[in-house]
Amino acid sequence: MSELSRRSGVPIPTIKFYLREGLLRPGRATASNQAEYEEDHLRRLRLVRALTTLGGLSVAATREVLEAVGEPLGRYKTLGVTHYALRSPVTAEPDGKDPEGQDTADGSTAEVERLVERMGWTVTEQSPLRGALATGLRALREVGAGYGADELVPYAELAAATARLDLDQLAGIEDRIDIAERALVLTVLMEPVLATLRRMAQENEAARRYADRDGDDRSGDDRSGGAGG
Amino acid sequence: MSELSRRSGVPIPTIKFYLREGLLRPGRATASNQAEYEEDHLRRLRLVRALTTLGGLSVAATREVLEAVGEPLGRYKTLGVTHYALRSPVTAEPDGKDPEGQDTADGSTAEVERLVERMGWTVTEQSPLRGALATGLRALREVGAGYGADELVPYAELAAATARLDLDQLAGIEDRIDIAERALVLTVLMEPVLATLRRMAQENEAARRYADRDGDDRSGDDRSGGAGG
DNA sequence: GATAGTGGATAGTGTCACTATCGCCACCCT
DNA sequence: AGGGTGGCGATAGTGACACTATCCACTATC
Repeated sequence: MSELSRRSGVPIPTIKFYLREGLLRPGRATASNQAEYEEDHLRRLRLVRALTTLGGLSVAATREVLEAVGEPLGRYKTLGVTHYALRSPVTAEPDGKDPEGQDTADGSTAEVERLVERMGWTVTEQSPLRGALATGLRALREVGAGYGADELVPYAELAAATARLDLDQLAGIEDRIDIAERALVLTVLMEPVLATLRRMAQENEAARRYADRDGDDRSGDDRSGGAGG
Repeated sequence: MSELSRRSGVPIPTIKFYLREGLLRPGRATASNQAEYEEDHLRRLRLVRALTTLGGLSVAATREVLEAVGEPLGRYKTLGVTHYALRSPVTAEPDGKDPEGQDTADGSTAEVERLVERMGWTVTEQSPLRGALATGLRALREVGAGYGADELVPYAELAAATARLDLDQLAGIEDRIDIAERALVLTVLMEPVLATLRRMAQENEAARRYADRDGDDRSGDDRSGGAGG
């Protein structure tokens, strides 16, 4: 265990915690107080750390999703199960109670419906993604940045292109467990990476469009240093 | 205050909490125990809720980023300040200590460098995004899904296209505070939406490619119901 | 003048990820 | 053989965090 801790950089008590929580299988016991951990354990431990720290999953979500990944299903179902077990980035609330008596209630779900139809996407009726998207759209609308299906289509097309890249990554793999694990990694760990890429691209695009005339509206209070820091 | 609570759906003690934490400006006091809250307060409160619940920001991060947004800068600097104040999705660690004596140390930062150069992006040297991206790539490599600059280029191009859409949203706005707030909303709240769109597109793409022959490798233990959970 | 409800302060609650400690017992070395 | 070393398992604790409950003084309103 000390070797596992040393090689992973995870403190021993934390490893014990993960064992207790069922995120790690116990090692092969060589004695009543001695156990051997294989290379698999190291891989798994690193995966757990990546999912919790980077992916921001709770330990409960991590356990769930790792259990789901253990099941050898096809590529299609694996993704579905993964998405269901993740149930983030937004906890789906099925569009119920609105604080004010406004009509904000089911406008979002309808918009989601319309978008899915317009894109010609195959998304199961029970998929938690529908609710998650609706929640996100509702929040955007509440802060005055409402998006309808029309405005979302370009974004959805880019998402589709991204998804094609993702699925290409899974194409070469044959073993179903490996597929599942890779799908999980792709879905969860690529998300912050993609978000960061988007932010970088935003900075670049803003520089390209506005850097020269940064003080266009009202000048006077500009700081030095550009976008950094 | 009770009206503010009623209209926003946020309980009064929580509003008090936000006031105490400086996320909300106090209302205009009409008496020693009475205050009036304008429409602005409602907007702000909704924004805070959206950032914390959907965007997953801590109240400290929310306060920071809202303070930054209060400064009337240009579009370019506004985005930079926003990104700096966010400092998520990944806390940047500048690539130091590796658990094992491996060469994993600075490979990621070099890869980031290469990608930025290859894309021709303008990203300031001090931008926290560089570190964040490096951290993400390192995590991916640690779980056996290493990406180099070459593999990332297609993703980066899609991110660039997304960023162009984003910046188009800001084009029409003139007031600098509004720009800042909109930029914040775009960056933070669109992230879960885009992530959800990507997952939806993944499900669709997986269905398109694999749904018919879901039991291709080894059949037998397939559940009914497809991808929905 | 009774009631309701606000503002402000203090302290408490629940959750969550992680960690310190303790007794036990195998292993190793002499 | 026997004692030191140190891993193992379980229990309980720590600290951070986001709220939330309670209390009190006071004022607007009925």
